[in-house]
Amino acid sequence: MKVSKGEHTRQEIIRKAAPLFNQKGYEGTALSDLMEATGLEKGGIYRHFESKQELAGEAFSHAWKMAMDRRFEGIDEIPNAVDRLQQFLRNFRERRSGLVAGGCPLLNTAIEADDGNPELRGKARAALHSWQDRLQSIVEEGQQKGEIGSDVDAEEVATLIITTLEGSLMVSRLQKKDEPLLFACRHLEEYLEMKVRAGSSKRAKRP
Amino acid sequence: MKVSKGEHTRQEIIRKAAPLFNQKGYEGTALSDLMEATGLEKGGIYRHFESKQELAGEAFSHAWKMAMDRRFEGIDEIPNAVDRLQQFLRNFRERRSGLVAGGCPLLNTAIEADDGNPELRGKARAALHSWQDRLQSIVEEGQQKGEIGSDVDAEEVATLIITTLEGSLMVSRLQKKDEPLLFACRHLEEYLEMKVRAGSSKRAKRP
DNA sequence: TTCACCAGAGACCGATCGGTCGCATTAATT
DNA sequence: AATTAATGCGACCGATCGGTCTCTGGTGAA
Repeated sequence: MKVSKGEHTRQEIIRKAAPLFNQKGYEGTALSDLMEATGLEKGGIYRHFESKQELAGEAFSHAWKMAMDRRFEGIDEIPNAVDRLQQFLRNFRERRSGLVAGGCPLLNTAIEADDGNPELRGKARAALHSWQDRLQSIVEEGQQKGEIGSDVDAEEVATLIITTLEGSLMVSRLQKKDEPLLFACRHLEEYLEMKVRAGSSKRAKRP
Repeated sequence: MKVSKGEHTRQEIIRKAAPLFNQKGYEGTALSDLMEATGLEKGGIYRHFESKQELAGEAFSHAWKMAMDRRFEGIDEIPNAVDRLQQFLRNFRERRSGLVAGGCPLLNTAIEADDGNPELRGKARAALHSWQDRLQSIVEEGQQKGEIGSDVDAEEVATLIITTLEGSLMVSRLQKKDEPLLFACRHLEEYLEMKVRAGSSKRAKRP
């Protein structure tokens, strides 16, 4: 083995802590919960993290990485930019196994931290920014290759995809049914074909 | 005056507590916060509520009522169903003054409660359901009057509006800028005209 | 004006919070 | 094998948590 025992334990703690923070939130997760989940005593945890805050931050990063990896799985191999976005949508709604339990970490963290906890808030902002950047890059690349109309606003497309998916995720989780997410994905698919893909019929001409 | 002093105090407590719960969440709001905000001692608060839980429930109901009233302002006077939905969108993005601070109560409560706190979760579900019902009724009424195409799925339209708006609200609050909400509203406006309003060009015909 | 009742204060409660630290044990280094 | 460094335990800390209870001052009906 190449990693020290301590480092291995640290990663284990993060792995076990992530679903707790993602489900119960930062405030809602007590050290006693973390102790139970990890099987460690308080001292064993604090050996590896300065504070609950730091652990929560690492847990968020872990959960977010899992989600992003899954959502962008198999994207790079697809040549056409619009097809890549379509695959992203499919991933988002279908590839949900292996994720950290508790729903989208960005959604959870953004809502809890947006009126306090600047540390977690910063992490959520960075996560959102990286996600948006990645989608926006796909659009811009598609525009350079002529696969996407040059009149399309790349930032707007990226933002619209993110907001629509996240909103539907919130409702789907609250109602415990998949329809809202399904509606959102279908709607976005059609939007991509009609308004984004180059040579599409574009908007109905009204002044 | 017609309400007893006690009832008046109770309503004052709810009014003062609502923004706290909406901003800091249920777990994040301590009784000491509520004492400071209301100027009452602990006993003065517990005289009117059985538990923090009950107060949080009342605070949510209050915040939600404020939001719904504002969002549906001036809707009934508009004859055409699609125009009514358009007005709703305008209200959603413009009429934000006078609301309980901390963003959409439904969004905040749904996220915090969806993995625990069944009491608040139930309230959030009911709130979402009432909102969805109201939008769906507008669509269905529009279909009966022939203002909206009969091939439109009323539930889908209502759900799409809600999820798109809520998602953009989350992102707008995290980024502290209005563009995401603006994008979402513009997008929905166009969607209503193109896909919902009767006699519109409808979808581009692809197999 | 009396008097029953309502409203609020604030001391008090046990539980739990996040966090610290000295110590024994275990792993890594030589 | 000997020594050092890394690791985890768990008692302990003060602060704060949500909640209770008794007592008192004020309110409002008779």
